[in-house]
Amino acid sequence: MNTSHPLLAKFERSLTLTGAERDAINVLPVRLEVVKADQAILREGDRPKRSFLLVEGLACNSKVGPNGKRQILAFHLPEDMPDLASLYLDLRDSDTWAMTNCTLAFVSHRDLDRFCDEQRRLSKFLWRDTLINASVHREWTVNVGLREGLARMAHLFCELMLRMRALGRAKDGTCDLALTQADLAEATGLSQVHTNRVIQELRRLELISFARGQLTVHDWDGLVETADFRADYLHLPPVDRPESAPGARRA
Amino acid sequence: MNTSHPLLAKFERSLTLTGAERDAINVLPVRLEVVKADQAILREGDRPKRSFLLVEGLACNSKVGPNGKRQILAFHLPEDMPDLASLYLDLRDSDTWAMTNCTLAFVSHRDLDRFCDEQRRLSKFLWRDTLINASVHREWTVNVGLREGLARMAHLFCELMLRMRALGRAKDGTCDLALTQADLAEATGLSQVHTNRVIQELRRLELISFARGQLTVHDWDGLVETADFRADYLHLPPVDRPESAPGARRA
DNA sequence: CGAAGCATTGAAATATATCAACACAAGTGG
DNA sequence: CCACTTGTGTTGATATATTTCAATGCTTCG
Repeated sequence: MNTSHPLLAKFERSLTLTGAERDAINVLPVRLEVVKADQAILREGDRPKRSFLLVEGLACNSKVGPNGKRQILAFHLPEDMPDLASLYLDLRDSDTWAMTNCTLAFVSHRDLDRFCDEQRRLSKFLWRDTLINASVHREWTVNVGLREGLARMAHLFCELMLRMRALGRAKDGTCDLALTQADLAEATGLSQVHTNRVIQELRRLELISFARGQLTVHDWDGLVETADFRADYLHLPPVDRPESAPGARRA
Repeated sequence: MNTSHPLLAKFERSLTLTGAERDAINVLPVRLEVVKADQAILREGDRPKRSFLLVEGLACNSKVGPNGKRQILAFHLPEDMPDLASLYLDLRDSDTWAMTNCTLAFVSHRDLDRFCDEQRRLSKFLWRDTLINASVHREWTVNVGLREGLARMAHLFCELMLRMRALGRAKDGTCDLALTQADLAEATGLSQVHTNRVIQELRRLELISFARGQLTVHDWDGLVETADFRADYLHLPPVDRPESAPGARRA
């Protein structure tokens, strides 16, 4: 088969690779596996001996609280490595779930560790990736900590749209997002009912549409404003076209 | 002067260093600086060219939200490196404040980068440090996202006590913590008034004392229970004495 | 001593949760 | 292809945790 190495796409989205680097990546043994929607990929307490890249699908990181409720801590899109942390942190401290059918590319820690020793530039890029993860976590804490419901949900939509866009998976302010309102509730720390009402309000304000696993942003500037959104924390690679705002602007 | 290298203490708390490693650390140029209480050490938007180790004092990481309110995202205790992320992430995405007078040991990114290339084991340890940071962020999101006020505050006290203890800075369930109730409010996402009431409740339950910058845990097990606290996320080094619980147990 | 920072209190306002029912869509098996 | 079941979205009414406002008391410190 002609399929290129899954890690190649990830690196090449941000870096221009040397021949040696490309070779080193291609030589890294990977094992593709498929996980069905709503299955756990990793559990709190696990001690994985390999990390994986999300090749295709939507996953999330979560923890369960006292009342048995679940808090979603991050959404993982293709080209993310949700469990890179386990490379140097033995014990898993949260769960990882497949929200849709997911294709994963596993790399053993042994191989990955050696890879990092030998490919210093790429190693630093991976380290940086985990740092961005932490940055997103910080912003999420701000989100649940001090934004009210409407802004909180708007903020989440901003983040997801921008990340999907960076992956080339958003067209004209629309992208596929196989999330239910219950999922969004768990990500924002709002109740399911309140989530519903907040989304209705966002629709009423003509900022977004969200239905049947599809998100459309009608008024990016308006959404950004109600969300108090600043994209810095995502540390996204600079966009090709000059304006940084995707989708339509306000009339 | 006879003072040893500030980084030495950090590494040696968790690792047994080889002679070469110790030499490499000792050779790493550091610059000590002092920052007064309530001064900003770093600001969102900064592009630092050096990282620092907190030698002495109490600092925090924070962001300001829409309403101008501040969310504290992490407390930093001695031996922490609050800004290690800037080594591979140019743009600072949050503020760092000195909460007390702080002594900082700065290392230039240039030196630190080379150090990481040459000292692979220590580099991985530093990477791991940033991963633990991310883990703490996740738990904080859970804290504000789905624990109610009382549990939330209790959880914060558990974390701080355990971390102070790991540094050998807690005796008999008591440690110095120069935090005001306003600080705690900003860390938990509660209002100042509610924070006050929650702390009173924790006192009434005879779980803790907290006054004049000093925290005492009277009933560790009780505090852990009301906090729904599990220490895994801190990834603390294994404790010397068998029982992991500090302070007095319930009667 | 006075001033400033910090802790505490009470009362009223509000954002959000909870409960319970219903509508609607999608997928399944007969 | 229909009847059925299940998951998802929606609504209304009520309950509650938490916020806000405003005032007061207590420390600490210069």
